[in-house]
Amino acid sequence: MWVQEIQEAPPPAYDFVATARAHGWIALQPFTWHTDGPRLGHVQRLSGGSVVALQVGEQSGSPATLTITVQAAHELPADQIDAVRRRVRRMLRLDEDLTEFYRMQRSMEKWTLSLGPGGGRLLRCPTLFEDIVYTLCTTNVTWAGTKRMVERLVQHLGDPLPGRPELRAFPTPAAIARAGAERLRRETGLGYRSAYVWELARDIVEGRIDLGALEDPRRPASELRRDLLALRGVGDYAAATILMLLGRYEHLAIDSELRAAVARKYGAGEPISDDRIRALYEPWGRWRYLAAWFDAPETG
DNA sequence: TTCCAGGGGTAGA
DNA sequence: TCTACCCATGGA
Repeated sequence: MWVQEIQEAPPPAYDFVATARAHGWIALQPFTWHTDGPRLGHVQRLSGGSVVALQVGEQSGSPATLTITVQAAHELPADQIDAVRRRVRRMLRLDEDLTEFYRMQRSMEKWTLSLGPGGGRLLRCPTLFEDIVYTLCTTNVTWAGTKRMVERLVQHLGDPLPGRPELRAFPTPAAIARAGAERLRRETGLGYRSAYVWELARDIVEGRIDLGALEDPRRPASELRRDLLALRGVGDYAAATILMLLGRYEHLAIDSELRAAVARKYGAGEPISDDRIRALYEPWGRWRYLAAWFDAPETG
């Protein structure tokens, strides 16, 4: 097994642990979290086809650095090492600028967000495709169900790390498209979501959907939202969640978790309408999602 | 059994 | 735009 360490510089006041643990993605395969270190693990397939296992940890110091330990069956060429760097920067949002959000947080004195210095970044997958499939797997299902569906996707359709078949990457669009909707349904327990995931994968493979166009920072969020809602299986909640994963925080993802959290904090346990939830976070402008996420965090 | 989960599609008004 | 009904699956 070939192993190499890569150093990456996080932005100032970056909180590695808070970023990794900010939401549920860390509990979904092929992510792993190791309390020793601590280290964030992930297995992924690079565009060239190589499967790599990554471990990311933080070295204290000033400034702190992140160490990425890469394992692969064979030595990776320089361009693939660069691809690993870019993917880790995406996953950990190392290039996202939250200065304005932090400034707003300081000026909104009546709000008490559960947010430490350098927090506010929510873990992402190495690719938008994986983020979208994860999101589809959170709709109308318990969190245990989400974990089970994602685990089966990885175990049945993901490419293994050579020599370590227990370590598998998230399946590619091509692998899911090839499997077909029926096999997907049979083996993953995605139920009616199988058709949505399969159609997404097929349309990407056949060039009808270009996910890269959604990652264009020049495009307004309203336009991205319209494109996301055109994907079968993506409604208001999923579109807002995917926009968050794209670094766009304008829209609230109002789901049973947020409704319950807002009811606990502002309604003495009594339900609060979605319109009132929207009105509550309206003052946060283009940072609404983050304000809501860190204002009314999960209790579990 | 029934309900519902980090909802969404569709038909019909 | 709004509502009712349906959608697989599994745990409570």
